[in-house]
Amino acid sequence: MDDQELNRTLLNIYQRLYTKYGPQHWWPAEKPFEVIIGAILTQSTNWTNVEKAIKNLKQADALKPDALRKLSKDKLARLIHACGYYNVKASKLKAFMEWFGEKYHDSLERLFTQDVVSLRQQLLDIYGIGNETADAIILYAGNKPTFVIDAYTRRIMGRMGIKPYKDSYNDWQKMFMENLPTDVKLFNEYHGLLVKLGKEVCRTHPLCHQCCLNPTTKNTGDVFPCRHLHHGK
DNA sequence: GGCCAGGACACCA
DNA sequence: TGGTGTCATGGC
Repeated sequence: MDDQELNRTLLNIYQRLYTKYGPQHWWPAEKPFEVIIGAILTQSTNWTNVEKAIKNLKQADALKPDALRKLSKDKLARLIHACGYYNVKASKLKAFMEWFGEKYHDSLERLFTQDVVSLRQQLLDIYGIGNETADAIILYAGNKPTFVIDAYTRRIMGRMGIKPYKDSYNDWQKMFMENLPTDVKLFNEYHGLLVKLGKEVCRTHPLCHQCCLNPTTKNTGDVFPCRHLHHGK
């Protein structure tokens, strides 16, 4: 597939998803600071469990940098217990808050008034923040253009036969960003839509042999091999 | 009762 | 650079 075809295909997939599902209003959190917390807590974890953890933090009036720093790690771990990996995640939240206070005095405005490349590198240097979490924070909390690659993205696109030569995070990200216009709203919706598709198809039709997410299904080359996705299109 | 979910990191070769 | 083990709950 040449570049032009890839451009068209990626946009085509986006347009089909948008037509079917509409705007996703991501990230599912009220404020940018909550987006950051959620991005860390949702690592390899169902979002419904993250919601429980965030609710606990709210009730403890601990959903802010200063309060999170003051909590002991054990106490923080207990508050976020429901979202799993609570010990490591407590350490990760702590690490971010220390850095955020020291370097940016808890100011999201200061944090996000810099270019994406520099911001991304700084985030990656923090313990517990890897590629996906960094990009989620930049895009959904900072409202800056970067494309988020997650397990759904790789699986869905992979099933459609669309994948970079090298199966690395950076190559996946490059594939999208070099073949789509640099547009925050587009990047925002695209990722939200891929997750929506991934969740819906997996949950509703886990064994469907025509489902593009079923690993036993042969890739037909169609954009949506799953027949369920053609309804209402 | 088993499987898996919007990862990241340490450790090893 | 790449593969594997670890961290853990809750929903289905």
